[in-house]
Amino acid sequence: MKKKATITDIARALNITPSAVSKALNGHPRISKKTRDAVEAMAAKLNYRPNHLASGLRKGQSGLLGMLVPATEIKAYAAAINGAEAEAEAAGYNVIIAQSRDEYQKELKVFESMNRTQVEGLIVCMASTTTRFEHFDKWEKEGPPLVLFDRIFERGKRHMSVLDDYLASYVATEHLIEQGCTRLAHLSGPLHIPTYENRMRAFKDRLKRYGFEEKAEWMPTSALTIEDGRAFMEGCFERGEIPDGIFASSDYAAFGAMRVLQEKGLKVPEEVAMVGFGNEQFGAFIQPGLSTIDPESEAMGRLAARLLIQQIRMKSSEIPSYRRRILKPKLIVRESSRRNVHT
Amino acid sequence: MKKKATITDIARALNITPSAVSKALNGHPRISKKTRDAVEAMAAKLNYRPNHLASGLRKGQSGLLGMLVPATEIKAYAAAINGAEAEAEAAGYNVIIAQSRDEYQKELKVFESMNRTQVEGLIVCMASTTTRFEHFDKWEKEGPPLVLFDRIFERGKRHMSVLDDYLASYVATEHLIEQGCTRLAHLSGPLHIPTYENRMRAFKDRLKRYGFEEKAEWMPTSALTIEDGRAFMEGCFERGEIPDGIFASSDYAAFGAMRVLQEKGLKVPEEVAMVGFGNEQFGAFIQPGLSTIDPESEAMGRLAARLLIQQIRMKSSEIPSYRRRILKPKLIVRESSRRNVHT
DNA sequence: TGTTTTTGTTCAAACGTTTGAACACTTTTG
DNA sequence: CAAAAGTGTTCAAACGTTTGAACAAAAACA
Repeated sequence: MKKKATITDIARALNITPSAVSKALNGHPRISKKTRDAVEAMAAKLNYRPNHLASGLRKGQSGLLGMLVPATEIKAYAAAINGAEAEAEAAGYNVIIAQSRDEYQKELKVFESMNRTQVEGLIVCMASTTTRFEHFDKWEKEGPPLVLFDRIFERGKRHMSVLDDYLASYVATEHLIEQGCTRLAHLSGPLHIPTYENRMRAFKDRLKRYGFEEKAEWMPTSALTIEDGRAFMEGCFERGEIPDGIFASSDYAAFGAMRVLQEKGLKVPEEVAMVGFGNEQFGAFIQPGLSTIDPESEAMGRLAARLLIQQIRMKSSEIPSYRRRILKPKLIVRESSRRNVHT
Repeated sequence: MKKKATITDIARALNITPSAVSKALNGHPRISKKTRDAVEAMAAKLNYRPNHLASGLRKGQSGLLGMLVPATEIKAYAAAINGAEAEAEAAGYNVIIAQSRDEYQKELKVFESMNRTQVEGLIVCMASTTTRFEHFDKWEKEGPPLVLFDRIFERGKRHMSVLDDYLASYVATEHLIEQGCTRLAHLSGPLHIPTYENRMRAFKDRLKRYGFEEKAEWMPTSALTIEDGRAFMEGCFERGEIPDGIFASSDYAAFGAMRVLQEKGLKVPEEVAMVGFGNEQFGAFIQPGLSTIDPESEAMGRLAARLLIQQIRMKSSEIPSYRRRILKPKLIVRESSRRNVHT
């Protein structure tokens, strides 16, 4: 591991000043083609690599974006990371990933650490347990730009990239109704997160529109794990009331419920139709294949990054009035909800 | 977005020099408790955050580790990232993730970009298409420490963290044999990667040990996608020769093969037993549940990071003779290979 | 009391780069 | 031909922090 070549080394070798080298390398208009070529040749020869720390310090930018997600192994977030990374790379940024594991405390720590690391912007999907928002306010006052994605909160106007959750739920519910379902259930996440609140609202609106019954026991909120899905379904059997269509706000919960149905000998989709949310990988592998909403996460990550970079570039040019990017969800119909095959 | 407080601001407010502040903050022994307390109080009051770029520049370290994986959505790599990140965080490092998408060209570009970003070390799982290693040699000559994980190559001695692939394959094959299989197939990846070569070797060794036949058509190499698994199985049906036990080096390939078997009406595991590799999420969801090898990826990532950080800390203290960490695989038996339920 | 040791702080340089101002020279313009 | 404009380079300061050397004052020793 030798010491790296610096701009000064190049300058010395060419008998010019470091600043000339810097300008040549950065395409300053006043540098002659001759020296520019010479510098480039020498840079290649010495295997020069610019020192990001130094230039970052001087220019007051780190070239780093932070991204906070609940967990990287969840497909939607992995995809969002990919999207954001692609966008960031194109703009010359690197992305630092951190996970909150859906814990508020961990989220706070990540904010701290990101601040220290001098990221130039932060992309955040808040933890499901986050109900206080002081750290966002504080960040907004002192920190670089911040963009929310996926899960958001409405207090204050912020830049964000989200799915049209109302529409997603609308589409999923309509789909179930089209398949002939009339006794509908919706498994929801915590309603303080607008994401889930919007989905619930659309669900209820559809029921009302068609005059279907709205049963509280069929609209439980939970963390939407497999176990939560199982528990819901078992509860239904205990009470002896089984819905004929279920829209779960997570593929995991849908899967849990579906397995219980199968264990009890009910047929999916004939007796109960199911739609999940998230387009998790396993949904295509299980039987019956799980219908689901694809949240277009990659696009979401991409847009979040784009929004963030725009904001960074704007510098301090006035309060850049918040923007949101709203994505259209995509319904993926598989066997778990396809009834009228012959129409 | 106000200007951040610097060490100099603290100094001015306290009427001391910046260097005193720096020393106080870093616990220099010669600083009095009184000023240390005052500095800390003022730092908190001004909401001071150290500038990593500046200290990094001065100390010649960026506090950044690079990690290159084929793809983040593959469970094994997501887990490895988690492991590495946890270890890195404990040591005060941040991790920059990059993906090669299993493309050699992309891998080269990532090496470039990591070098530029001044990472202090690099953790790499090479792309499956990488067959030239000059960039590794070059990095080793000029760059900071590098640790390989998962996929490795044997040229030259390097620090690495890997699974004991021979043992993994040994265990999987023995398991199939225990279940009564005698006509065994193994779906392998490209054999120039030692990972797959080792698994193949163990597989063949087992066959030899038990005197089972070794059929070339039953040991194909491929990219191990679902389609590859399907293609293999369909080939078997065309030739009219069906193995009674299959060990695939990927859960995806195993799944593809299994679906064809089910479509043709063969029972898994009764007629054909199956073991996959990777412990992908879907394996626990499909029916029958897919037996698999858990590669202990999180531990692998953790160890890789630990190895790397050790090496960084060692500085230039002599050629630190390479080390490897070899992990024991874990066989997860699910229904796809469990035959003698009554023993 | 004078000398040595210890303690707490300041000084100054350095890390590698960028950038506006300054300068010298050449070319264009009136 | 003098003034103005343009070109190519150097100068010097700056970004925020760290760190060994230097220094002054206080404490310990003789």
